[in-house]
Amino acid sequence: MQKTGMAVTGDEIAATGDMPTYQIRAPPTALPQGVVVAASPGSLHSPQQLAEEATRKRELRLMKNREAAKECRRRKKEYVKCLESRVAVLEVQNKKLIEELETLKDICSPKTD
DNA sequence: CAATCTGATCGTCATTTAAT
DNA sequence: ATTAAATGACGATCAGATTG
Repeated sequence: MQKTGMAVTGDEIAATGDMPTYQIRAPPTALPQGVVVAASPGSLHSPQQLAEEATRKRELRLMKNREAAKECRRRKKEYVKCLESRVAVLEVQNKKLIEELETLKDICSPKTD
């Protein structure tokens, strides 16, 4: 079964304490609507450009992490399958050993007459 | 048949681990 | 020390099963 769920959790609620810039929770989109600030002469980056760059970076990070999570889950599933098949093998092996033990016991047990 | 339960899957955040 | 990738945990969403 394939799911198409989109989990849209609160995306900017957690208190933004001190954290590295590459992890800023929500892009600084706090510019007064409609107000256009001219780029300072000589500067390559107006505040808008910086904001856009921030959102761009954030979206890229989310996308990468999304893919990383998928891959991580895939690997984990495979790992669990591996363990399960190992369990199956060991169970068979254990059963055989128990049987062998029983026959050896029979052979070695003193005769009861 | 609608309401509820259940298990699977997903995206995101926070944290840990690995790479530089 | 900084940055990127991997992973655990959480809540949201869906599909199918169960129940009254």
